[in-house]
Amino acid sequence: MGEGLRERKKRETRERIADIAMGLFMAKGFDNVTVAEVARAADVSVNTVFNYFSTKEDLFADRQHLAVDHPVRVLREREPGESVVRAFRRDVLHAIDTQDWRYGFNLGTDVFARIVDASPALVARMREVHEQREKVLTRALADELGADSDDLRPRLVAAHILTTARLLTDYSVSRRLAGEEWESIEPDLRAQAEKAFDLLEPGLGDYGRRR
Amino acid sequence: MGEGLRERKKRETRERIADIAMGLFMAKGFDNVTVAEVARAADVSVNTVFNYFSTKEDLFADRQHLAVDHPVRVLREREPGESVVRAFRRDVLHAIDTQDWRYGFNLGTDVFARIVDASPALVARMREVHEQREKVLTRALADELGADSDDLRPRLVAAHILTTARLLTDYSVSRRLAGEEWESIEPDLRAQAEKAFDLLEPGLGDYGRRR
DNA sequence: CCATAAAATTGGTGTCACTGCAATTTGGGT
DNA sequence: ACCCAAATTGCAGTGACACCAATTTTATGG
Repeated sequence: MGEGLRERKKRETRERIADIAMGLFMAKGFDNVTVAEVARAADVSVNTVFNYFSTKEDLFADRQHLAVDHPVRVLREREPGESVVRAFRRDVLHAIDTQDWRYGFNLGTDVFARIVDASPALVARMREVHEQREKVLTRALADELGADSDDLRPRLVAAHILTTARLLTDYSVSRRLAGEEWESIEPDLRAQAEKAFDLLEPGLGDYGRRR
Repeated sequence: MGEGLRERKKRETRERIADIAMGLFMAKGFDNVTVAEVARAADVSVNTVFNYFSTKEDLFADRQHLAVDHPVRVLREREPGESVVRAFRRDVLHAIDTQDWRYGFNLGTDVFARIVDASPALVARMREVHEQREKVLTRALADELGADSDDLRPRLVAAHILTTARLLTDYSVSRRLAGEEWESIEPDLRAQAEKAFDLLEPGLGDYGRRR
């Protein structure tokens, strides 16, 4: 019932390829590594690489989809009496406290960012992930609040909240890339987050308040 | 002093390539047309195509960059006493009146949208254009209002306004694609625009008011 | 333990966007 | 007519990815 030999080998191969690829990307930059090179280093054929990862970008993104579902969880787990915007404000502040990687507040995000910034293909991929997040959250919002398909509010609320989160991430990352320590960034980041959500709350304040 | 033979031929060649390419894209879809095919149809070499357009997507986007600068103009030409958000509200409403192509409110936008939607490469390209718009408007805002580089407000305001515009475009386009007539969409679109900007105004209302 | 099905891996061949370069054509100024 | 610079071309790559036909591995029922 557990995991057969077959399943285990598959997982191992997949992980080996992803790990080796990531190592090469970090060492040489995404665009300077060919899939053939990854395959050779992982001791498999190019076809096998494409068997596990449908594009070269997937080789890098892999775990990124995990962050896509996070906003939906925040929405669903908001407290009674709490509006949607407030729930996200709380979550972002909490993410700052815990240096959550889903918002790019963790150590190592700068390395990640440097690689991404150096590759147009990866930049494009990140935009795609962001759009995906927006779509998923929009659906969840419309679902949760029973909006009909003509109502733009779920789309607007999702977009504005995620845009806010994205800009806060950018802010933190850019200061990280400038070589600053987290301790020096954190208080400003917190203040920026408060201000950013203050811009949203007067307009979206009551949206989706529970009960 | 006018335009020499050389310049004229260059312009003609460029236009011929772009026109023929667009014709092929409309007939067969972006992904089903190769650059070699475009070159053959335009009676030039593949290298010449790449001499004028640095990527295949540029062959399709070409005039898209004109829409990038529009928001900056709206910002700069806002009336005295008018806030930034109000200026954009006015511009969007005006664009609905005139079926402006820069917001995708014109006839023919549906054809354009159908081609784009069918091609991942073009969808990615449109995302890029949107981000470009955001960057340009952000710079203009920061510039105009003398914000220091640490101030997130220009970024937030630019992003929220352009997001709003984008969703209104999507709304209009999706109903177009469903086969509806403009006359039946227009009043709803206008109402949606009012509501969308109503969400923004309480928070961003006074930002950048003149004088 | 073995035959055999099913899945994983491979090699090969091809397409297409795009690059770099060297050779050639063409328009403009003298 | 002559020369330079820009425009155009051909040619030879490279790298991501698709498609397909072997071939190897693992799982399974007898």
